[in-house]
Amino acid sequence: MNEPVTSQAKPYHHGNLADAILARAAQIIDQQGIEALTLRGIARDLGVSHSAPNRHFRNKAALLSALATDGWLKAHEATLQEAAATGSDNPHVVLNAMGRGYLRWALENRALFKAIFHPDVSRQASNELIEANRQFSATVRAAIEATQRDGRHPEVPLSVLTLFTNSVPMGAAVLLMDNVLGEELFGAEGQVMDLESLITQVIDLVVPLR
Amino acid sequence: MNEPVTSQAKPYHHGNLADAILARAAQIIDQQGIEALTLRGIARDLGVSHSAPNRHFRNKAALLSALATDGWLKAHEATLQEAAATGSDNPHVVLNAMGRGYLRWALENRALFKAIFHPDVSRQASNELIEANRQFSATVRAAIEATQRDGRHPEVPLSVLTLFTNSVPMGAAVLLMDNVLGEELFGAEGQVMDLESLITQVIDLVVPLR
DNA sequence: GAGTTCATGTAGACGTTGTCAACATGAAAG
DNA sequence: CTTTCATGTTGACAACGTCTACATGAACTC
Repeated sequence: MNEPVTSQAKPYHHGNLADAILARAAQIIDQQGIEALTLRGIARDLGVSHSAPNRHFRNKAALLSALATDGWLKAHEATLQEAAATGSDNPHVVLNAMGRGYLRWALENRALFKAIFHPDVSRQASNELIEANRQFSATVRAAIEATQRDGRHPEVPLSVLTLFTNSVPMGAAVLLMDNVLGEELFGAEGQVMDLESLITQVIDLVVPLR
Repeated sequence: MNEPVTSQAKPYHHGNLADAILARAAQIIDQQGIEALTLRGIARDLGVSHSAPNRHFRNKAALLSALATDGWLKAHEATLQEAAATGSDNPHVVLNAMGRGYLRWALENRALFKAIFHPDVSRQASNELIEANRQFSATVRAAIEATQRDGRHPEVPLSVLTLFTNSVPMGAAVLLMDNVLGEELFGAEGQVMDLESLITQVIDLVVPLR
C-alpha cells in the first residue's frame, strides 16, 4: 500500500513460519506462562495474519502437541547425553546420571516441560507424541531394569520401581518450577542451596551410587 | 413468560450458587478435563444466567483458586487422617501413612488435584490458597523432620529430603493420572497390578518402614 | 406490617479468541 | 511461460470472560 517500494517490503511468504511459531510459543510460555499463549498473539508477534498459524497447526492443541513432542525428544537427548558423559557402564551410575540429566533439562526448558504435562496435550495425543513419549519411557525403563538386575530393590515389582524412579525427577521438577514448597524448601537452613547441588542430592536418594 | 403458573417456577435466587458452581466445576474437570471448564457452561448447567458466576468469583482464575484451596485443605485432611489411623507414633510409620493418604486422595479426587497444579492457579495465588498450601507443607515437613531425627538419611539436608519425599506421591499421582508411562507400567509382568498395592509399594520405597 | 437495604441474579454489550471458508500470492515444477 | 499448490490474507462466526446497568426478593428496621 503506502510502503516505500525501495525499502525491503516484507515478503509474502515467511520462510519458516512453523518453526518460528514453535520458538515464539516456547518463549511466551517461559515469560508469561502457558495460559498467556494465543494463536493470534503469536501471529501478531511474528507479523503475520491472524490465521496464518492454522496453515501449520490444525488447532491450538496441535501446536501444544508439537511442543510436547519436541519436549520428549529433547528430554530423551539430554538424558542420554548425561548418561554417556559418565563414561561408565555401571547401571547405577548410568541411571543416576539420567535422572540428573532429565531434571536439569526440565528446569532449563520450562516451556517444553510444561507442554509435556499440559492437560490439553495428554487428552488428545498425536501419534508422533505418543511415539516420542514411548521411546523415552523405553530407554528409562531399560536403565531401571538394569539397576534392578544389579541389585537395586530386587524384591520390588519392576512396575513399582519404574513408577518410583520416574516420580522423583518429574515431581521435583514440578515442585521446584511452581515453587510449591515455598520457603519450606529454600532458606530452610538459613541459606539458599545451590540448585545443581540440590539436583545431585535428590537424585542420589532415588538412585544411590552404592 | 409462558411457564404454567401452577408448576413451581424456579426461584429467582438459587440458594447456594457458589457451592453448586464449585461442585459442578469439579465434575466437569473429572469428566471432560480442565480445559473444558467454562464459566458460561457451568451457568448453563445450573440453569442460571451466564454472568451469575461472576457474583461469586471475581474471575475464572478465582474459581480455580477456590478449587485449589479446597484441594489443599482436603489433601491435608486425608493425609492427617491416614496418619491417625495407624495409631502409631513411630515417625516412619506416620510419614509412610501420610504419603499413602496423599497419593490415594489425589487419585480419588482428580479434579481438585489438577486444580492444585494448574498453571492459572500458581501464577496468581490468593492469600487463602497460599495459607492452605503452607499449612499442608508445614505438617508434612514436620513429619519428615521427625523421620530424619529417627535415623532416616541423617546425612542429607532437610530441604533435599523434603523435596525427595514430596516428589514421589506428587509425581506418582501425575504419572498415574495422565497415564504417562503407558504400558510401561501396567501389564509389565503380564498382569494388571492392584492400585492399592501399587500405592503401598511405591510409598514404601520413599519411606521404608525399617 | 410497610419500607428500605443489599446480596444475588439477569440482560445486554464489548473485545478477544479459535476456527473456518474464500481468495491472493508467488516459488517451484512442467 | 504456464500451471500448480503450499503458504499467507481477509472476513466472518460462535463462544468465551468480563463489565455495566437493571431486576428481584430475603432480611432487617422502624
